[in-house]
Amino acid sequence: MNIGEIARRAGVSRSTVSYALSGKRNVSEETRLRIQQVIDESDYRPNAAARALKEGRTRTIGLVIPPPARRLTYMQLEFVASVLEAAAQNDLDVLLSPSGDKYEHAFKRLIDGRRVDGVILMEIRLQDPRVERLEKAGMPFVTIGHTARSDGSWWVDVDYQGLVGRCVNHLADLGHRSITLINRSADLLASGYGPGLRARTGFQDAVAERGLSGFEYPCGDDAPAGDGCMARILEHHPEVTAAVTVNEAALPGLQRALHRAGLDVPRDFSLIGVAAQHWAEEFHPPLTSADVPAGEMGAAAVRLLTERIADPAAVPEHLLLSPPISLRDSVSRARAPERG
Amino acid sequence: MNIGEIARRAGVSRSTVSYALSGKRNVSEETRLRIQQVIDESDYRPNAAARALKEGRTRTIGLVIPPPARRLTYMQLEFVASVLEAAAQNDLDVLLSPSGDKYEHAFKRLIDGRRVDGVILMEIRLQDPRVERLEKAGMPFVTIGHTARSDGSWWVDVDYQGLVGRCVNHLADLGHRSITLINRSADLLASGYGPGLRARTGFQDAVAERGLSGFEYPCGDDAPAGDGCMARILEHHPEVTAAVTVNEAALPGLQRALHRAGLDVPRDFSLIGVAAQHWAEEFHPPLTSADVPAGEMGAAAVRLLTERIADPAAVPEHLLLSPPISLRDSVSRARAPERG
DNA sequence: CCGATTCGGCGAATCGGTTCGACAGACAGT
DNA sequence: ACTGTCTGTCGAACCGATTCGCCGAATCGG
Repeated sequence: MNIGEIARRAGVSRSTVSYALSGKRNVSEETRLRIQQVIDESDYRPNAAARALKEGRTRTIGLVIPPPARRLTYMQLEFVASVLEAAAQNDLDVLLSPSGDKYEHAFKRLIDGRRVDGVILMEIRLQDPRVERLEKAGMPFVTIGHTARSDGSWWVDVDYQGLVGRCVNHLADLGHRSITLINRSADLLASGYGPGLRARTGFQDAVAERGLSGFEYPCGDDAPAGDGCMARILEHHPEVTAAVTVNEAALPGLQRALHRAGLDVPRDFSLIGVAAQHWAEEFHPPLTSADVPAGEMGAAAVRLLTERIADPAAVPEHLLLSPPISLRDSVSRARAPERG
Repeated sequence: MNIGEIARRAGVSRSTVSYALSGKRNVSEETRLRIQQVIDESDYRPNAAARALKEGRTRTIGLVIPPPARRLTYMQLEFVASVLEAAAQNDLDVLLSPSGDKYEHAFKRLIDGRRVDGVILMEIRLQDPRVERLEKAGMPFVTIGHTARSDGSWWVDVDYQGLVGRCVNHLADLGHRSITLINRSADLLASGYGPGLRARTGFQDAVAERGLSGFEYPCGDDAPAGDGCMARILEHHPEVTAAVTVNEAALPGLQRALHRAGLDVPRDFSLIGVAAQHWAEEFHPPLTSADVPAGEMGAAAVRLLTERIADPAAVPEHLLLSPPISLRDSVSRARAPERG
């Protein structure tokens, strides 16, 4: 069932059918209706490949996700969902492509085969070879997170540096003098993962400014890692009364270790962080946190990408989101430590 | 940069370039090398749309996921990851398409536009209109879970009925006399969600056979729902000493409610379930469960789908997985209830 | 009443690959 | 020497859309 068959049945030429559907030229009301009727009867849909070939675009975007071997965080999952949603609203399809060495081939196909009109790149590094590849290939893209040289490129990011700073200030205001930052994994930081590094900077700056003592701990993205990490913190630095975390996946583990040590949140230990709203609310007790608007970010990324696709020469845009801290129940005024 | 340009630079015809690349006809070693050299210099990749148009296939599969508004469970996430992995290994791309009323349009594009060679359908119902649509469109597909009439179709599923039955038997062997099944949400069950309904059947059959008293509770897919559900169970049926759950996302909430009621797992209350291995292991205490091999399922689904695409007339295959119950620490011998 | 304009529609070219049939030249068999 | 086979290559058709240029008929203004 192709456009020629429709044309034959409606007694018109193929071009007329095409114009009737696209509306790019006038077609008489009468023939338009006849064509529409034939199409309805034969549930015809234009072949996507043929259209893509002629138009030079696929109406598909690529979404490059972190290596699937490492489980996605809820934040990332929410982001993926919102990209799907926004794409659907714009009549775009989404080609999912995992990143990582194993999937090098898939990435190449994505770019060189022109299977997509543009790409959204998740979890990028300060230096990211994929960014250079995309630039070289002339493929429009938007990154989640930004590289070291952030001007002149298109991205959406969360202001980890500022947020972590605000968290530190909030704790300082409540009298905490000795706090810790629970960051993402050491591997990720070593590979130049921006959010982690900017969280570090924000933490160090704010700690210095407020005259606190602060310790940073890297932590893997799951509960056991969180458990072990918090256990180490309590052992090495019993004077610590609060933690700032940018590692939502570790939260259940942190909680477990605190519980085992007989510490209650927030009575004996305050916890504050940057996390997906859902995650913060499901935490027990509900986590005081800057709720990362992952949904909003997905929509913004798609919007930016479509803009860039429509006009590749447009001036680069970016978005640095800085959500407010939602006060919930995991933070309290510092008390003199009764342990140590 | 297209095949014509490569041909021009190599001083041969376009067809020769094509044959040199595909190997479908002999090309002399000499010209093959010359062509390869030109290609290397100009980093040429065949245009995917043109190839798809001529070949009549896209080398892309569609993965229809549950509505993204509802968060995916870790089991589903693991499944998606394994589909991506298996697809990449077969040099296939994956087009992600959300299901649900809002995304009707995306589903239509997927099928009618022939954007994909086949589809993997997640979370299907006993009666599923999407299955009929795919059949009518002549689009090869494999479902995760099976419809009411399961013969003659292609699917991969977990034997919820048998697994839940085995869980019940395990509890009965340990002396539990009064147990509950914590199922998926009432909505999902009402819409004819197979795994939930088969879990119910397995539960009822085994409970009857062993002469236990059993109660089934539906439960939403998140921690708060689990909390509320377990609270209700403890209130309505204080005699219950164990729960079988097929709702992994509710687990943290179940635990929380038990803890609040002063009940320790497994000392005072046994918990057994069907869950992703990762989820069972991270649970505290580690959950005795039938570990759903989501990764294996993804690979199997892709394998079945490629078979079906290659030979649409092949006899339908399906796979009913029945993983063993891994004994961990969340189940104990029943003791006389001290509460109630 | 005639030339200009508008309208609706048609035919053909095009996108970038794949593939079929043809064909020249080398070589073997009789 | 003549026929037959094999090898390497080429030209052209084709997949199914979009789009440009063109043309006949109807309409309009002077």
